[in-house]
Amino acid sequence: MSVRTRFAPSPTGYLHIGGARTALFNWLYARKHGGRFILRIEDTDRERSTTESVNVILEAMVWLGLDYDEGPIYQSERFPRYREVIQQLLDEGKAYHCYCTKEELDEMRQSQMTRKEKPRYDGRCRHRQEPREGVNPVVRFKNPTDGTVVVEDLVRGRVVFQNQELDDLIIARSDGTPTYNLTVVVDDLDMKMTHVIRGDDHLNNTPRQINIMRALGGEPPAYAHVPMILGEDGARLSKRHGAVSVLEYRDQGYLPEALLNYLVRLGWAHGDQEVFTIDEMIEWFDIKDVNKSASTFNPAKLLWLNHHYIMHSDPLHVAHYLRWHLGELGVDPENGGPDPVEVVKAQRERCKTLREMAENSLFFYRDFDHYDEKAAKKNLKLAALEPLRKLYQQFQAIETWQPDALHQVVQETAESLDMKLGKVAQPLRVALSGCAVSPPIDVTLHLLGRDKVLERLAFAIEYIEKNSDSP
RNA sequence: GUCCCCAUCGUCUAGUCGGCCUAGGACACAGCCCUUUCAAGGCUGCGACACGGGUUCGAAUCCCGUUGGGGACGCCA
Repeated sequence: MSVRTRFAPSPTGYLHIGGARTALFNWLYARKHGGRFILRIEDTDRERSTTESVNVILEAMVWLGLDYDEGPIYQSERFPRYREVIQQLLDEGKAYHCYCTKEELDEMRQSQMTRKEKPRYDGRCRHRQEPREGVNPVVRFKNPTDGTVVVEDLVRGRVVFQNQELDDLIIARSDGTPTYNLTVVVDDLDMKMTHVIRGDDHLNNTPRQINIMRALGGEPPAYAHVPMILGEDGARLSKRHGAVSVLEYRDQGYLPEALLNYLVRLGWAHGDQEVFTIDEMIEWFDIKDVNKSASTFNPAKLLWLNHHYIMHSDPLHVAHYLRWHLGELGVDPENGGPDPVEVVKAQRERCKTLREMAENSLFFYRDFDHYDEKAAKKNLKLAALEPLRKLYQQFQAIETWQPDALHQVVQETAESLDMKLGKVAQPLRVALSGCAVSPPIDVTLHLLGRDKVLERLAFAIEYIEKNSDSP
């Protein structure tokens, strides 16, 4: 039987880090086994589901490169099918109408809590014959009252649940719409899923779902419950831990492969290897090797991986993303300035994100409106006047505008003035970039081009002359 | 509270059937080297088997308990 996995988010917000990892694991497993990966949108809760969220999730999937073979399948379009199944269960006596009011249920739970019991529906409507006036009933599944349900989980191992612990869950709301535990079962069966890989938080739902599947005469798929991702305080990862949305990471300048690489190593390892190409992940990933324990999201390591990918990927590839970020900052490299590929080569060691690279490379594409205060104070002072003037002349005269030759000019200028190289290069750097940090000075000169260099040097010389009170 | 799950450096983890573990790697952190800025790079250091009982010639690895953490207990998914 060929492998079929799915990612089934509910569109009530963005695609978050945890969801992305679940999607990745499902995707990897399907790809590894030559199976199919299905995207299903669980939008049965029409109150909370939005098309906006659907779009954001789809956008994130595309950005991550997690392509799906089927879908997106919308549960909201399958209501007739769910209704049919609910009716079938009703007809077969495997489900029943419940007329309990919310107040009644609240009261029941309250008293169970005070008796230190697990709050659960006591099945009081199981044998009700007559409808109750003025109450639209929900439909409840008649869960077995004794025996056990065994989940042979691919990551947890064998987990046994007592049916006594389970109650008769609602499978249709009073307005007739189906609930999660019903739709997920119907779909996993209808769509012939072979492996359900999902978050740990669903482990407790699994025995209920298996019971419904059996009532429907279906065979449950293999389950794999992957551990949760926690925030640095040990609580479940959420917004208050900082960025949790996949698209937020895109916007902050992360490469999708870096995020994927980080995520695959959360709860899974292949010896001591830290960096994986997608092909390596597909080759070595196995759901059976996933850890049981929850892991803490570590932004610093993600950042390191991102930087690693920026430094070691093909500059052409990285430049593609840099262009996007430059665009976000209102710069179109097509309108002049250095080729972004060259900027990547010049900047990659010192920029951990593409956003940072774009910001720190802005001076190549447009004039800055002021110097960094500290940098100017330290470097653009009287002592820099002579070297800068001399450099101006040299740059005017030089024939080949290439890094080697430019480096030589700076070097010789320093020597001729009997100054250390830094004393010449650093003021020059501030004059050109506006701040104290830039790529090596020869590379910066080369990328900026002679015209801009002369223009900014002239401006800096003038600036020093005007502010020459300080020694 | 009840049920379920989990437990190796601060973090992610390696740890094949218990002996090769005086517990390895990576991130972070500290120091040194390199250096025209910032980086990158190189080297060194810091640092863990939660605790208590067993089983065994021998346990991070198996069993039990304790403690700690997480999850579930919705007409949410």
